[in-house]
Amino acid sequence: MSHPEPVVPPHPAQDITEHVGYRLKRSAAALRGAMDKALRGHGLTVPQYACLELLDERPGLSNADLARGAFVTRQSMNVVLRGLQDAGLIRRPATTEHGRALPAHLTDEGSRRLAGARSAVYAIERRMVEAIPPRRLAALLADLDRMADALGDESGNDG
Amino acid sequence: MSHPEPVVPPHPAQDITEHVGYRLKRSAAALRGAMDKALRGHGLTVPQYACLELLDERPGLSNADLARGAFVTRQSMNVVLRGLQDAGLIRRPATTEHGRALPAHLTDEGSRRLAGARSAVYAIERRMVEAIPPRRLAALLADLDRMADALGDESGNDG
DNA sequence: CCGGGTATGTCAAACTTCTGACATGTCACA
DNA sequence: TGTGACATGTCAGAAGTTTGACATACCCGG
Repeated sequence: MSHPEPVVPPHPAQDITEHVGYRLKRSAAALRGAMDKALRGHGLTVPQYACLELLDERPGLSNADLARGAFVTRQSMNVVLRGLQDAGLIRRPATTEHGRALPAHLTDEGSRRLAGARSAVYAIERRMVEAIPPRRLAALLADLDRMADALGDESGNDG
Repeated sequence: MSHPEPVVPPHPAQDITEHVGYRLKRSAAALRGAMDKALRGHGLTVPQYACLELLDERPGLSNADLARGAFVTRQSMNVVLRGLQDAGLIRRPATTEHGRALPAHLTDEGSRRLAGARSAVYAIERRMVEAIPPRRLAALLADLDRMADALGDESGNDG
């Protein structure tokens, strides 16, 4: 009747909210919500902002590169890129000489918009960081990374 | 030309991947991907599983309660509930005496499906937990919670 | 008794993202 | 040379999620 294996929990927990997965989801949802709200005033969505930020740091990334960096599929990122391109925030060559990847770059307008949005996003990040003991920040970053690595990190994206 | 405010970052970082927000997103994406894959074999989506888990712990939760617990809108959860109801995994009264909220309950079949899916999800959670030093687990959970609280946690859901 | 305020369930439309598929381009290697 | 493996960009359709709106139902204070 009952399951043969006793279903041993990953760690002692009174209820679901004690699970790492639940907390992770909660924090990520809170972050997403805060960013959505903050970016709306700048006329950007979260994936759009992520895309601009990536391109600012490493100009010339391809659609596939950006998709990996933003944890979405190539197809989704392609939609985002078209939007940014139509808005004049990035530019992409129509063709390329060597491969198939089209390197994207921020336009001046894109840089300006990013600068404005960045301060809003950084304010959010600062709120998060200030909420945790400074001594634990490095460990937190490391543990988040370890967890992602442990799950393969292929993110299930693309196929 | 350049921005008047120097845009002070929340904490020293060489590149974007050092930011808490990025790591959080990465871990959450990895978890989501792993759960998606694991649950597919059980014929459940992540929101469906979350819903069943919540109902197992606290039978009688309403659609709105479940939406809050799963960090989605009422409307999204409503779709999920209909799916689970059609699949015979939960039941909900058509009407109620006192309020407007309709209390949902797992069916026997729902409990069975949950038990099966749970072991798959717990295996994922165990992989995550085992990737971090045991001594830091409690601190990690606390810090994730602190961050969510710091962002208001209203998640931006509903309106 | 009645009013605003709040919470809930639900409908409809728009948007976002994913799955599946295909053509193109490069590279390693026989 | 050419062939298989792999990565990229893109199209089309499906699925999931959100925004916006509305009616209903309780609660509290006048």
